[in-house]
Amino acid sequence: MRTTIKDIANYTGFSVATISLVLNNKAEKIPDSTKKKIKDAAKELNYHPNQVAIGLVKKRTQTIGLVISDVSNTFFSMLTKGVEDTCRQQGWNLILCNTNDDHERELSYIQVLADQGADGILFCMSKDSDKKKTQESLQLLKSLKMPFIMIDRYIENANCSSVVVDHMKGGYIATEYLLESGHRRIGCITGPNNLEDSMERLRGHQKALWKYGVPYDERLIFEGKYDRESGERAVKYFLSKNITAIFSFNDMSAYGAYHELKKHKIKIPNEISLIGYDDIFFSEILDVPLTTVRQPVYDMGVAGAKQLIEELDNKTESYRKILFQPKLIIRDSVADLLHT
Amino acid sequence: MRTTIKDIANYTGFSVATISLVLNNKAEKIPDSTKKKIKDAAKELNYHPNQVAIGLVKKRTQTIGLVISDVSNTFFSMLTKGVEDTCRQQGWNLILCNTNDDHERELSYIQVLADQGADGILFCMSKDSDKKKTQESLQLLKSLKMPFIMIDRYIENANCSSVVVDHMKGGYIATEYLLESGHRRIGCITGPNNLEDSMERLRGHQKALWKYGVPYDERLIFEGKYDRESGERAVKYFLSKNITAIFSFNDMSAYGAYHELKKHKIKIPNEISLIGYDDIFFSEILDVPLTTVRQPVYDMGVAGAKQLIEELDNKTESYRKILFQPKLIIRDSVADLLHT
DNA sequence: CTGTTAGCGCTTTCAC
DNA sequence: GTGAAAGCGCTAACAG
Repeated sequence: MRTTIKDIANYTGFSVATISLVLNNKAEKIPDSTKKKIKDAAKELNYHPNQVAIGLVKKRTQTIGLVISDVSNTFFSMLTKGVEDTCRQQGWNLILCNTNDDHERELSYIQVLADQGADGILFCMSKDSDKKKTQESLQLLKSLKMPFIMIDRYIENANCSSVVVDHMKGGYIATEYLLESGHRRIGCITGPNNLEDSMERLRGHQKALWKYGVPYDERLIFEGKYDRESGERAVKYFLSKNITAIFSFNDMSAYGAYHELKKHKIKIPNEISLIGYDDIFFSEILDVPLTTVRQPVYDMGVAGAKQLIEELDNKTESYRKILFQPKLIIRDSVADLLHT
Repeated sequence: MRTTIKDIANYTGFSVATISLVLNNKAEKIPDSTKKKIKDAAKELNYHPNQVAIGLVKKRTQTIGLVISDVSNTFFSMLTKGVEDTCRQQGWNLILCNTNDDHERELSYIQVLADQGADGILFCMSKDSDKKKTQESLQLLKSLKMPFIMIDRYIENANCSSVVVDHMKGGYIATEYLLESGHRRIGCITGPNNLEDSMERLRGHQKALWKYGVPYDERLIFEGKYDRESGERAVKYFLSKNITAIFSFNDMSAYGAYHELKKHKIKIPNEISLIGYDDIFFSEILDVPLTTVRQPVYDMGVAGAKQLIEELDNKTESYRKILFQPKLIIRDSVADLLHT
């Protein structure tokens, strides 16, 4: 058996209360001599407090849950890394929950985390959540009085902090770069239209077009699904549209586009330029390294974890919206039409 | 406040003991009528047992810890996915621990998991663990009486199950394929020499050479570090060695080699063939899709989690060595010297 | 200065 | 059939 506080009590002759006090540094009126005795005994007996017992009395487990759709997805694994590093550093534990974008599973995880005594949740809402599902999750969280932070999604009046990236800005800078390079007919491969982040990128795209006096042409917008397959389909669709550049709303669909272009012997960037979004590490390795918009995912994980821990520690009720700026990473997949 | 068993007692008029019995289906002599009343009340009051309290009395938290070096590494994120899916399915919780290959952190995590009441650990020992460090970790696990399973590493007499892949076989089939394709001078980019899995692949390589009567030439072996940079260095080293193929002991270093070859305008596979190991999803996307040896990583996670849970449930002491077979994934990076 | 006591929410034994 | 009571390992009033 592990040593308990009782063992120390027996060993030293003091009561468990005294032991508890000195081991938690709450013993102001206790002489250093007995403090020392107790601490020595604790070390000698290799005492490690049972966190389950502490959790029960304090109603605090120093544990947070991370609810994401899929760790094996680069975005989430980077995020998870940031979260885990931060938790670890601050002495918190991390329970990992993969929803596979299944709303039911999401709800069930929230409940499980509450039952396990998690103190808070870092929450990446599943992609298929419409208004109703979103409200359901929010409602459950609220009824459980579970503190949480939304990652990669902002909801008005949700009574929580959120960490998001400025996707409008991202859409804007990517498009601006294309425009500055002389491109005028730009095909977009968006994400699913029900995703706010995709819509934001599109708004940024439109804003840039507008600023440069380029008319917005709906026929140049292809609704993708953030995967390779839709990137391929998009290229086929664009073939007849006389474009000089493609802005893919994530790197994955950019890879699909990349391949399809190669397949049609279309040179990147000479014949068609390509710009992505995410900056997955592979983008750098492609034969034509991909110019893309980087999201500081790891840092978002760190920020989310820090904020949640702070809210938990201070019981503060001041919710923040932590905004990250995307950054254009210029590599070789965009041709400069003006200066060549 | 959440409803407790007491609330149900008050609400129904029965005692907490009775409530507990029927809710845990241990109420043999209790009439269906009161069972029903209690179950209904539980539902009505939305009762969810406090797992922390249960953990304290049962000394069981239905939680396992996963100790890996880095979730953001594809290998581990796939593994984690397999583990998480399995835990979830069996009603277990997963605490994630990233050691960043730091031995001290590894030890500290083991202790933390024990303190948190984790019931068992899925353990991927950090890459820098020499004999002494390995023994230290094993010793700690043992002194904590913490059941565990080793992933991706087998240790004789370790008193635990392990799930590993047959790396010798992997090294063998990759080399055999190269040999069957007519290659005779094959450069190897290994992993660090202190890693057993790299040494195993090398042994497999040697075995294949031997079987085909090709002499083993030490000058064709380059010790890499499983990263891109060492893949690049390896190619520079091989430039003067008159080889027709490179066997890279992981995909990452294969990418490095790939790039360096491109840089030197060496055509893959026409001038030099390249074969990798791992089958990271990106290998398929390369301009010259990479022929490689696939490890069933997700399945390994599933198997590890299943085995651990089973050992935990049955308190069985029969340790198993679960061996996975690697598989050759033939794509376009190896030229057939014989039939062209 | 230190010990006694109650209690966190639950399970389990034993008695009625 | 059901309830009282003890106890899991710990914290935190409160006494003294």
